[in-house]
Amino acid sequence: MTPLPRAFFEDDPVPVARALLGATLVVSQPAGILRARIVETEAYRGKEDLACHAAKGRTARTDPMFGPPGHAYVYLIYGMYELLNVVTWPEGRPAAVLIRAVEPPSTLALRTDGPGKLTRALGIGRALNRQDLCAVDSPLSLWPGESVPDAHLGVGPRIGVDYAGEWATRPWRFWDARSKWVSRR
DNA sequence: TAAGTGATACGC
DNA sequence: CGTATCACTTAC
Repeated sequence: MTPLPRAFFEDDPVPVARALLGATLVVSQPAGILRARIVETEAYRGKEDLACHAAKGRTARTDPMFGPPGHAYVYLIYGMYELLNVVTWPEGRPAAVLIRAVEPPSTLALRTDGPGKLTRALGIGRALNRQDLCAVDSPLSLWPGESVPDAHLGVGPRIGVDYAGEWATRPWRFWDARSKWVSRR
């Protein structure tokens, strides 16, 4: 078994966001290893997409999105929450997939039904910004899982990006309709 | 429904 | 420099 290969992330962020549903996020902490199944994602697609941070251009914050695919883009929002993204599209072409919700490891009572909650629960922070997610020995990696069939796929507009005008209506949010861990709102 | 929280980006 | 804004969450 190997992590999802770099080629998986070189694609358009929209199909990658769809395909990431069901994949396993693996967090290797000093304390131990946590595995969580991804159940909700959102695609942020290039400089034209006004909801995408890359619309601001290449800055210190957005730089990871311009880098090689299969790496983490983690940033602080509202002074309190760290959000985890996976960089997609080839180097030089900015795009990312936001991980919005995961199913927590069944043995642990964790709240992972929101992008800020899951990073807090799993101990993911800015220290992991730019981390390669395709390496076997990475502290953070993505592995194949049981995918979500079309019959159980939820699709809708992205959350919290009303400022982006028409771009806010794009159906670039995906979720597993069977999961109780999808974020509310 | 609104406040909390601090890095970021941009204007002066 | 100052300050508006923000891919969220939780408690009124």
